[in-house]
Amino acid sequence: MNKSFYTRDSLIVARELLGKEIVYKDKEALIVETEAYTTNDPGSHAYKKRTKRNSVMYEEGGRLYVYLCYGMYNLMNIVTDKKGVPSAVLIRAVEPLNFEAKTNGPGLLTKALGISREHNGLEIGKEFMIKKGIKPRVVVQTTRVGLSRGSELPYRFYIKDNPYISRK
DNA sequence: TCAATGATTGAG
DNA sequence: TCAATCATTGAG
Repeated sequence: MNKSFYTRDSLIVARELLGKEIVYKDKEALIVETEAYTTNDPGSHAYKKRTKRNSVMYEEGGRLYVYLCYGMYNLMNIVTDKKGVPSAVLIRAVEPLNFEAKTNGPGLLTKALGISREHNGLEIGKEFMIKKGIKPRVVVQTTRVGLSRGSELPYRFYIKDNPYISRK
């Protein structure tokens, strides 16, 4: 993907990431579910202020933001928008193409791909790449999952009827 | 320092 | 419905 793909509003990027192909080392997977996190979003890590953890969200789009949640799961985000604008897109689920693994949840897909906090801030386009994949038939936009604040915002996108989307 | 908590998951 | 489990955060 071109760098200008990432430097747009996270809602647009979240929508357009669906159906794209992740290539990391020898693994390939299609993105089937995403969530957008924007400025002035009560559910975003960067809602209140900049901290050591969320500082990569303030960088220019086209990087990874990875952090540990609940003490056991690495969640992977793609940083979006221009430098100084804290926003990102959480990758919630992918469809594995050339391997077998459970990937129907944000903590599971990072485990399956081998993504961890060491990848925080990594530039997309080297070891970790995103390529043009398929064109999703039907995209659903709905409310987000698992948040205590800001859960009412319809910032979640997924490919309709895909068996790999999260949430039971 | 220290206690609270969370963009989750799998088991009961 | 609940516990596992720990980096990050904000208060003391």
